Amino acid sequence: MTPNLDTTFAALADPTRRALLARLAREETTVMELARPFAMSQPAISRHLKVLEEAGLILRRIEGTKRPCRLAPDGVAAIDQWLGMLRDALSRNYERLDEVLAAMTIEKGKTP
Amino acid sequence: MTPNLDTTFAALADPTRRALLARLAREETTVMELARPFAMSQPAISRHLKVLEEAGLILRRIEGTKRPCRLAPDGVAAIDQWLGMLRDALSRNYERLDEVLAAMTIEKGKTP
DNA sequence: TTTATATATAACATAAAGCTTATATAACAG
DNA sequence: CTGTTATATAAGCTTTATGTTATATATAAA
Repeated sequence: MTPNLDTTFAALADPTRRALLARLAREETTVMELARPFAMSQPAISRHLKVLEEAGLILRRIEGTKRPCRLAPDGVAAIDQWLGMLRDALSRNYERLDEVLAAMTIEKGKTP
Repeated sequence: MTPNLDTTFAALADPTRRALLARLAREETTVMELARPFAMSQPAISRHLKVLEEAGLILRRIEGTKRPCRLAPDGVAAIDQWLGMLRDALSRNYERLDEVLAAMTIEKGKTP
């Protein structure tokens, strides 16, 4: 399952799914354990987990009748790579602003 | 407009909106210019821009009848902060894996 | 003032997301 | 084999997203 940016960002847009990830950030956890704290049916949680898996954000093992889930690095990596483009552009803008302010300071001899 | 994680991740989940951001990463651009390359009506683009603005991903000036858009840092910052939690957890997992592999190597006297 | 340009908003159609309950599957326990 | 536990899938409902066309608004230009 190659994560694609649409799926990965969409997966992270849901608060339940972010809460599931936050729980998994602590430790590997089974579906029932993950579901317990939520006021939501087990099928709903299973669906959320499927979305997270397709987004490359979690992995699942098979252990008897249980499916323990843990974090996967792929989704975050994909997102980070894409965000890099925005970060670079933003820092270039910031540098440009710095230059403008510096120029103003020199020209007018006062702190903006 | 304080960006919230739901809105910001959802904003980034759409390929048209990511393309708009990629364009804005290059330079400040007006709505019509942004719309031109897309096989999509101008109102649709205006809507996408509104979503990006509410997500804290862009800012707009008023310049006569034009509304030039540029990147904003807030959305990316919010996302980066949240992703930090996942990154930390993933790197902890990675370290733990390293330990396991190291232990195996010592115990069995062979490279895994 | 009249007309054109840049953008936003409204009304509507369609598709996708997310939830629920009911049911299927598969391993485990007795 | 039979009942139970853990999870997945299906069917159906409701809400939200995204697109379209038509229209409003506001500045600019003639």
